[in-house]
Amino acid sequence: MESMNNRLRNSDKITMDVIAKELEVSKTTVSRAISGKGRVGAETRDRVLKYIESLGYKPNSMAQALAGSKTYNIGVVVPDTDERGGAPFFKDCLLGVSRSAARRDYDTVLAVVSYDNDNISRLERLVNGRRVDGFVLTRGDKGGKISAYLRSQEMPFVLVGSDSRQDVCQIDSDQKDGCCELTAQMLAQSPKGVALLAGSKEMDVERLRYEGYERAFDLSGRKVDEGLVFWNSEDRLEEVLERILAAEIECVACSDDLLCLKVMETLRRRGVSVPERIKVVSFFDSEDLEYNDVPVTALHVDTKALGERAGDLLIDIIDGKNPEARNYAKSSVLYRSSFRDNAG
Amino acid sequence: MESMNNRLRNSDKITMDVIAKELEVSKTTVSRAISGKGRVGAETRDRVLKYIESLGYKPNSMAQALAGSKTYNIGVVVPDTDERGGAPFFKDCLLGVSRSAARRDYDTVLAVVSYDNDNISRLERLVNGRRVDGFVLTRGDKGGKISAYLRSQEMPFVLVGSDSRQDVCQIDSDQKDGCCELTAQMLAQSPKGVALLAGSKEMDVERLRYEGYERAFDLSGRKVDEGLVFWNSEDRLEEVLERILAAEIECVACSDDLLCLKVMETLRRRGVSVPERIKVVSFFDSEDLEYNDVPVTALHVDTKALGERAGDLLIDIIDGKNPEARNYAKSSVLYRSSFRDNAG
DNA sequence: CTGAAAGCGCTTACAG
DNA sequence: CTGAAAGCGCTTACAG
Repeated sequence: MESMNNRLRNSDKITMDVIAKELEVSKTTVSRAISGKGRVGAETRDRVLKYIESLGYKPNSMAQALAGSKTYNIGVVVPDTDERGGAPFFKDCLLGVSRSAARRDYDTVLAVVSYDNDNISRLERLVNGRRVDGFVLTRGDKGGKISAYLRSQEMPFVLVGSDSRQDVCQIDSDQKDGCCELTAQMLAQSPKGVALLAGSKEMDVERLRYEGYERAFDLSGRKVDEGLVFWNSEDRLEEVLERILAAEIECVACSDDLLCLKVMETLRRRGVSVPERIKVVSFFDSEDLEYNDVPVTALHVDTKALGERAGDLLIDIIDGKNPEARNYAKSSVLYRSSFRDNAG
Repeated sequence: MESMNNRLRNSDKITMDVIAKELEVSKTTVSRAISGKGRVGAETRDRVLKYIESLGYKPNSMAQALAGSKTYNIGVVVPDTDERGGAPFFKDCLLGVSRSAARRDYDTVLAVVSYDNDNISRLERLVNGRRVDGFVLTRGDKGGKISAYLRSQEMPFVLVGSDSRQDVCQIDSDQKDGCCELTAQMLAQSPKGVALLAGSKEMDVERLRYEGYERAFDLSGRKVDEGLVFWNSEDRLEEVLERILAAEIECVACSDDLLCLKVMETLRRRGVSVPERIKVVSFFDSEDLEYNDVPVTALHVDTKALGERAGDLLIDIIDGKNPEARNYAKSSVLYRSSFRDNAG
């Protein structure tokens, strides 16, 4: 019916079918013009493109997903923990992945897992329903359960963080390198040495930081004084700082922001002025350090960039490329009042 | 071929078709058994359910989305701004929405918009591609552009925050009520009055807080002393605190956490002890207040719960229900060292 | 370069 | 209660 009139009616939902009919070409041609795959005459293609442009037509992505068995969605696995200070990482990482996804025309889906009770049902739903093409895992993967699961499902993934397995595609900031650089700067100004207040030796990241610290000594031809390296220092801060001050050490490096904040607070309470009496840096930056009474020099990781690179790596894998398994992002030193390099 | 053997081969991708054949029923029946829609004999249904269970079969959700024109995805619109202190809200809100979604078997997709340059291309992609069934908008909707757009596309949405339009479904914490409650507690302990350090009068939320403060005075039969209400107080903190201390006021309410932190810092520098010399509260809580030198009593908004309720409202709308347009979540007072109520 | 047709894996009137 | 069949809106061999 309406055989005389093949103009588009407003009420018609626009699909490739109706576009094809309007333009008197086949659906196949329309599809090819849009996707850019398969040969189409330049003229025909332009005609199609112009027409859908004027219509504001966009293909239904669910249909594309079904036909092409590709969703153009990537999942981001995030823990639902409430650990203090975790929010900026969460946010920046997500925004980073999302930016990468956007640039390559993917969307970003959340997969919240509960590390406490190992609840990965949301992740399973995404996998089983084939709702995403791959995953970015943030904040490590305790016990490697998630990566093992994804692998068993032949689902591509990339890890933000470090994993010892050689075949897991991963991206992390180069903690060791950064700590080495910052320590080297401090050594240049501290004949008596640089103390290190560290956390638990059991943590990978703490060990990496220590290695960077150690390396700076090596490079400058000095030797680490193990008497100035304090593991688990948080629980005995008063005593540790006492000893450091007594030894007239000029610089202290703290392995993370929370610890560093405590150090700053303790020093202030004691009336020890920073940086005059002693210089302080943190191997991990945070807003609290930036806005502290005396802003603290710190090693800064660009989490958003980390997320972006993770997204890029994942989409490369999805696209069938084979990116390097181990990837590092440089961290940078943000010099603030608590310690300045000689240049500044 | 293989007519003698209708056992499932491992290599077969399992779909409703193969399940139907295995069970010698129709695809229709399998679909109905799974979805629960449409009548199926109890026995048949159980047989189907048992079988797919044993197979670990899950329907392909892209096919479901296409056939049922429903994606079971909800979008969350988040700004990509870097405003200080914004990360906890971002994270909790997202986790809240995601939890609600999970409970009702939806997934959560990110729609990052840039408020700076009004870039809503990611949102448009989600809408045009029909990739989600609705949206939760966080952090308001400057100028109402996004809600206008979504409405023009007949896309359901819920706002986290306040909007004056009566027909916009929204959920916010009851700032006014909470400020009133906390102010009342302070009034009970301050014969000389409670000072208010506020931000800009131009901001909706600042005015709401003031109204709550004012209401507490009304309820207690007292009158607000406008000389103790300091708008834009952040820029002249020293002077303002000077006057408050000179007047021997016993309590100060700060309208947000950042301002409050500055107040605490200024007081400490001057050697004014909290809560002995003066009591302090914040109308907005944050981790920094909790972990401050002297932990600060504050009005606490459960952002995760806010996100959850937003998700619930949205899914109700998607399901064709008509929830209330205006929804409020109670905020609660977290008493800490800087001010205690008489009970504590 | 272009098209008819099968297929992706579901849902749902419609008819028994 | 159950099924055959059409349809959701695309993609992609296959054959011209």
